[in-house]
Amino acid sequence: MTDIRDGEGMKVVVGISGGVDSAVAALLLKRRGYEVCGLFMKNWEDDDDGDYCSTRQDLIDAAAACDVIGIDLEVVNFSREYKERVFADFLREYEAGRTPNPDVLCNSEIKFRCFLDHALSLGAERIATGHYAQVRAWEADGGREFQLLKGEDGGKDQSYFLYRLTQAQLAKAIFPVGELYKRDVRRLAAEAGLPVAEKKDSTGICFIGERPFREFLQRYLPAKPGEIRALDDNRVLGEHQGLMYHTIGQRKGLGIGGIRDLQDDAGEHDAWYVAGKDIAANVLYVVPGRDHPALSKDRLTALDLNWIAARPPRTHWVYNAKPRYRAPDMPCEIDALAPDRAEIVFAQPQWALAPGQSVVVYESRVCLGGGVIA
RNA sequence: UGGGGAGUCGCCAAGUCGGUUAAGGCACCGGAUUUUGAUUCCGGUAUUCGAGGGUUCGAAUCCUUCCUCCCCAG
Repeated sequence: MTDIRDGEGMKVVVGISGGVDSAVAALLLKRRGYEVCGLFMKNWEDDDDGDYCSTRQDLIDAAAACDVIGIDLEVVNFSREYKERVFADFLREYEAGRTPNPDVLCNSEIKFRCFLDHALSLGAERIATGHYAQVRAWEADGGREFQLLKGEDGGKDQSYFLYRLTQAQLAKAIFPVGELYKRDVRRLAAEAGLPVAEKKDSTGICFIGERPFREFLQRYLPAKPGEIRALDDNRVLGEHQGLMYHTIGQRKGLGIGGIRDLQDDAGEHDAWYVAGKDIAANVLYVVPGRDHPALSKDRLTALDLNWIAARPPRTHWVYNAKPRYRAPDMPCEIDALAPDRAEIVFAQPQWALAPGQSVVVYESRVCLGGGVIA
């Protein structure tokens, strides 16, 4: 596998994050004979001095990895573009009471637009990232068509985050670790002597990193207290600090303690979960118990669609879909489809569908695209 | 002010014919999982039982005084 030298002479720019996956991606491309250049993106500088800024360490790790691989590393800063095209939408969505997935936009707007354009301007023919996903080209009726496939390692598959990519974007993309399992990626890194071989996987919003989320959001969207009410009988159970700090299905942070008449015979008490929001009245509706019927729905409306093949999928055809990242694929069909609106019906009720999250449709290993839950 | 009842962790709440480290749930905190946000999982959380005094080898559990709250009567 590593003997194949299919990249001879082709120039590729690899997005290097400072983690294992992108480092191994670069390593593999180098071995395949590509002319590889690493590129580190710094896209967030709101709190360079804060406790949660790991960018500095990531850059050090990226440089160390590139040094071992034997490639150059360039640093670019797309902070302005990130704020305008990703973060602004993120805040708008939260303000509207939804729960956005900024990393989905980050891919379509930053990594596969700003970064891609920049790489092309440097004379590259392709870009590569450390995503666990695969691209496959095949000859369709009208010419070449690109498919986005799940990563081989089902447990790490990240095609979900890439569903908004287009044919043009996929045509330029290489995902070298997409055909590998995570453990093999780490093994390859260790064998190559990459210092990041055992580095912990990164979490949190891409480029911003992990941090106390409510506290972070509060810096941009100030508190706006209101009532917490029980969906079942409308009684007031507490106070919330802002609807945007809660998402459908969320348990933590409600601060609702024991309530006299809501215990079972054993004196035990269900936890409360967010079941709805009344934006106009600024009321947060909650429900006792994870199994409460109000938390499960078998259909949803998806807006802001993107179909990777540049043609819509079929209606009334059995597909699978993920209504959130890391959810197992659930059988479903598209009940009705318009250019910017799809009605998706699942075979089984889905737990806590959250408006703003993306629903991504698959046919076997092929990611067809998806949209944003209304 | 009379009569009755009750005060155990932030919230519910076991335990009250006295006896090793005061159940459990919710909340909260910490960790694991996770390139969103959630969810989930694991772990932690009252040397103390409204306050003081007393009985006892030993009390949250018995006696007593005080404080607070609730209900009924006024």
